[in-house]
Amino acid sequence: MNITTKGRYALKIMIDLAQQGEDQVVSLKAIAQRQDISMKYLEAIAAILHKADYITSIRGKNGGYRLSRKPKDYVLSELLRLTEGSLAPVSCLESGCPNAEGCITQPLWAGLERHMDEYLSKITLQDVLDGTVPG
Amino acid sequence: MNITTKGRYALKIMIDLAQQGEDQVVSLKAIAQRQDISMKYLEAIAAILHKADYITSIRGKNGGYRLSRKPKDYVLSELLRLTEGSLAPVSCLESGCPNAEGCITQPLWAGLERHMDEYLSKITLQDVLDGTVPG
DNA sequence: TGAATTCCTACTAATTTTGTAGTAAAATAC
DNA sequence: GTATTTTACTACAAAATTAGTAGGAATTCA
Repeated sequence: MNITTKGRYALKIMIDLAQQGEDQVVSLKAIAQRQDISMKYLEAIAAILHKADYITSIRGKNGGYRLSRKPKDYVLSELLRLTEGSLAPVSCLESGCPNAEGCITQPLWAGLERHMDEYLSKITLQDVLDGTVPG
Repeated sequence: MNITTKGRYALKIMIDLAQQGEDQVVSLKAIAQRQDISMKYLEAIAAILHKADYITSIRGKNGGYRLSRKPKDYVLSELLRLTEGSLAPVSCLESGCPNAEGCITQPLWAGLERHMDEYLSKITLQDVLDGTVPG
């Protein structure tokens, strides 16, 4: 039951970008140094965020990234779903398990996923920045 | 973000034992056949359950396992914690991260774990058997 | 032109998950 | 008291996923 480094580092990228100033262009090199993460690995994660248009890239010298939206407009459930692939605690929830009907445990996993989603859907990047993550 | 087969198969063992009748002694061979899971793998998982006294073993011919308690006395959060090791979505919550104080994301992960725990603490094995898992 | 940076593809290493194999020990049935 | 069935234990192995590297092409700025 783990959020991988992919999801955690993605969040760190978003937080770092926000903290440097919303319209500031920040290079991965700078983020890698501040967060003490391999820059090459961050590249791969930034690619995911960029592809989904969560961050905007500026290529070339003095280039880097910045947030595409305001921090309050990023919802944690979506960010994690993007980087982790899914929030489903068991794969049968995702890929349409043929036995889903008769499966006695299915409601349990579905309920767990729903609860996680409900919690994470209430939290925005801004909340994380402010330290006002709801209990 | 996954519950592994270890946790899922452990639950299947518990469900199977309950369904065969509470005082019935059931061999892993029978469970393996019914649930279509390798018996050798089930052995390893049953060992965990046995060690924690979730199930009682009867060795020798006609031996097997049965539940140690009533189904309503098994709480899902505990069962999953036992087999999965932890419900913490990030390892820094478990092993006392030295940077926990200054970590801006810590409240998010802690909140997520608490929500998962709250949900799973309300559900017993009996609920799963009855199909009355709370929404 | 040179330096800094994103972008892209492929590869590799480490870790975890998911098992398997083999054998010992216990209990029962005969 | 022997054969059979079953759990208990230890060690190993295969597969999958996660995490990270390497190298270079394309882009932009100075």
